[in-house]
Amino acid sequence: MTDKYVTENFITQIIDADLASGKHTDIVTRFPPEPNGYLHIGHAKSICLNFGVAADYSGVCHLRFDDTNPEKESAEYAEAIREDVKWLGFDWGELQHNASDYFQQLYDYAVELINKGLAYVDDQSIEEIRENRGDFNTPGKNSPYRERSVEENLDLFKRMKAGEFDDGSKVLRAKIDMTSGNINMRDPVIYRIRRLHHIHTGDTWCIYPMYDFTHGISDAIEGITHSLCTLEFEDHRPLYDWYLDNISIPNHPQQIEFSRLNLSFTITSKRKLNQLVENNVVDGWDDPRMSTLSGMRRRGYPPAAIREFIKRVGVSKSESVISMTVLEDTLRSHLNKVAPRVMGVLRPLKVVIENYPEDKEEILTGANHPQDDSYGEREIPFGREIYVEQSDYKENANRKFFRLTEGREVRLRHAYYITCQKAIKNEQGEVVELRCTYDPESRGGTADGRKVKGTIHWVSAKHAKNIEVRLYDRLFNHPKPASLDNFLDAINPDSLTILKDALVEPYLLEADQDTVYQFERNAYFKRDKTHETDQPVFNQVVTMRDSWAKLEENNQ
RNA sequence: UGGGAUGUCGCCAAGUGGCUAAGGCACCAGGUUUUGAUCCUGGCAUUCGCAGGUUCGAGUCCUGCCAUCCCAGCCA
Repeated sequence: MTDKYVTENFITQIIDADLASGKHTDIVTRFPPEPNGYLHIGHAKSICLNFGVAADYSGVCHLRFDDTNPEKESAEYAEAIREDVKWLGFDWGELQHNASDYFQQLYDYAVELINKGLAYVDDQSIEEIRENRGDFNTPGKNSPYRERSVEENLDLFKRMKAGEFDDGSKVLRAKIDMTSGNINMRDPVIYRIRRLHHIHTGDTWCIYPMYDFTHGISDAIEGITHSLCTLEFEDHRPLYDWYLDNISIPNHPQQIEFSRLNLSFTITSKRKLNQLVENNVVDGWDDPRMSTLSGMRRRGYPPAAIREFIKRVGVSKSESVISMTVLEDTLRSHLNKVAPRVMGVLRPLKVVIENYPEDKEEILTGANHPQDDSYGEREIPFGREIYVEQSDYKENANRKFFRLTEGREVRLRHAYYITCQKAIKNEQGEVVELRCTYDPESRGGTADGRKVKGTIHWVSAKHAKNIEVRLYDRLFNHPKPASLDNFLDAINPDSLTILKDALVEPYLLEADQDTVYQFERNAYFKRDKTHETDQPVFNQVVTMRDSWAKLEENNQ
């Protein structure tokens, strides 16, 4: 229906009003990550919102690296972030900025505040500042250095910049109100001294501006109209406004806060994701089970599906946990439309068709998409020995089981009807082979009016290709792992299943390796990036809906 | 205990005082089907955190209460 990125929400209503009133004629937003880690699904919400709103209103969205704390930032992270945003399908064009691009202007605005008597250099130690800030119930105490003269402050601040003082020995603070109920307003720090190499400015600066001071001014410099951020910054808005109201800058962007995206059974905290990597719980930042965008990319989640997911979830101010089923459904409905079909047997069970000639082979054809002829068809080799899924045979099956059991006839997809005659077991009593017969008249899967309820997938023993398949389940057993004392206790030990004996029709390896395929009746799969061995590896993107499994479960 | 915010179906989320409280996911019941997939049909909140009040009329306004989240970095 609509091709918009964002559905109507309280933010678009504000924008509509601003456009209607003439406050703005063009919309400018920004996505402002700090380059100190990898992006995850939570960031996808911010990216889709900021870039999406801009696109929907024919405006622009800047990519701005909030690089004011050299301690944790790296160029590698910045590059990874750019890659993820691009992969998600957004383009900032020429509009890439760094907060550090504005260091000189920021410094000048700080001087302006000093000149207005609204900022002062504080010599208190970090402990003293903390102590004098007070707490929720206790108003703060003014710093003994709060009433320094403008001249002295100017001189001291200049010397801070010149590197005359040790790291941490002085800070520049805004002179606001040490008794404010909003602790952010109790004379917040504007500049701190840090002798660290910066990814963009190198060693030019030894003083670095704080987030609150930098962010609003950067927004204003870039002409941002709506500065969208998450709920935890609500308390910072008065400060954001204070800075802009007290310096001579014409623009005053509006900060609007929305709730973060939380996904059930997953974690989206940089620190915790890092623990998963450090403790080798996962394969790395791009492990297909990770909530990182790089993990989802490797897993095979199409970016269009992630965009659709974010759109479905909506934007509001209430704290929420989106259930995983919403993501899965979005993935499935997208993939159902675009994924070519193929047959792959994950856990093979050999079938010998006794009445099929020993030396005969046939090339059958199958549609690549049941609802879309434009996907064409492919050739599928068939022979006397095939493999079917182990779960498609059951020893003492009731009438509801539409698959193989002795005496029952099923349809081989795109091929013949076969009837199971006998199951052969090994010494342990496990079924290792099925003896079947086929109906030569049923080629193509159609025969007379016989009612064959089941259709199963298969692969020719002689022609099948062996691949490794990795099945994924949720990484955590708990819907809100982050709420636990130790989220590592909720790790699902069975989140990864590796199947090395999977067999697929040869077509899969001849076709495009970058697309997601549906292994009919199984799941969607995408080739993994690894080429460690000769054996191709495929990651399970998401399973198919399985009402049979649900039925069985409900009967227990 | 101070400041800021949020509470509409199991999970999201429309609703901006006036016909029977959108929609999606989940769930349930049917139908179609060469994927037990897809698709289609139907069901699923006498009620909007609770209690009062204003009004001809309230999820929407007022008052009080309750619950949850965020804030005491020289992090962002």
